[in-house]
Amino acid sequence: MIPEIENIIGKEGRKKTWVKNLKKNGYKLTEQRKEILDFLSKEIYPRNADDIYRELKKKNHRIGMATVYRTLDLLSSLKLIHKVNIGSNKAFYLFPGDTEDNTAIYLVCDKCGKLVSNNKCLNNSIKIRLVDNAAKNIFKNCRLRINHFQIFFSGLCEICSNKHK
Amino acid sequence: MIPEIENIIGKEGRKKTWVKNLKKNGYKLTEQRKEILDFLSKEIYPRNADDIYRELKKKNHRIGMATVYRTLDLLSSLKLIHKVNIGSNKAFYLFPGDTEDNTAIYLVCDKCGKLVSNNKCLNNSIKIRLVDNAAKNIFKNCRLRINHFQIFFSGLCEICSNKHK
DNA sequence: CTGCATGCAAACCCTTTGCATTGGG
DNA sequence: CCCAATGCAAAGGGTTTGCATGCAG
Repeated sequence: MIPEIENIIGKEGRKKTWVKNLKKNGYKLTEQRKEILDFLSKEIYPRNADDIYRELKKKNHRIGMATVYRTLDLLSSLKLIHKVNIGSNKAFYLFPGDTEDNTAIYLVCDKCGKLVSNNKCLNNSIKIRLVDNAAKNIFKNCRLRINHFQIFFSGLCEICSNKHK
Repeated sequence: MIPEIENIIGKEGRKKTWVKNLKKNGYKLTEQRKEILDFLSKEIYPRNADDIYRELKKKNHRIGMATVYRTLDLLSSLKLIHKVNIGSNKAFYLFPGDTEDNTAIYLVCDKCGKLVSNNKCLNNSIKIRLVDNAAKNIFKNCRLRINHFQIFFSGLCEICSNKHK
């Protein structure tokens, strides 16, 4: 499928699911909730509460910070989005399906101290394999149901490795 | 070696390292810093700034919240402890690596903040599987030869999970 | 119409900062 | 002695709450 089309269908599908879910659970589809769903479906990152609030204000929508937080909490409680608290004091919000993005992975060189790669550069198969294996084992052995992770790997990067020879 | 003895040596060793490091870097060994180092060396969890402050107050030590934060920041900057921000808005503080090879896995509960398990409690098969998979993939994709790792997982522990129901 | 959802402002929690004072080296 | 380190209180960010008003169903 052509990526663009898939994307649009994906987004629209996601929004429809959200709306259906809200109604099913007896919540009203207010103007503000529509705007927030619209914004979230655009997959603009990062997106914490303040990002959303400022973006909607910029478009002259009638919105308050409290509503943004309340809506995000509501969507979280319905498991339609995933609240992630990692690395800073600000929570950000992801799609629950995007589990691999629910992690922060940093690769750092021991020698030059440079960040070889972070989340964005790592391909998903690494993350998924890592997370799946870990989560299953950890739940089985330690009874912890994993929500977030932060992973630092360090070692020798390619440049320093070549210098070494 | 008898566990108790090993433990005392471990703790004392850690404290000595800290004190040496402070002096080496020209920082004063004040009464407050001593108390905080004492507390940290006891490996009581959880231990965020407020835990430390309240514990020392309870013992009638002269201490202010600002000092606790400033000391924790100082120790972090000297890499003597590791500040972790995950799962909640409260930072907590761990040893940078409980093993000599600087590889560590920490499991923390999002809700109660308790350390569910650290390196010592995790069985090796989890660690090996996790890290082997990751290391191979990361070398292939990012050309980083992994030497060390630090992994923080957070989620819902068994106790909080049961309370929730 | 009814009561859930909203905006606003104030409250809250955790953390940082400014400032006069203290005490370690 | 001197300046780094402290306690206190106030300010700072992010988030939540109380309350009168608004609007979806």
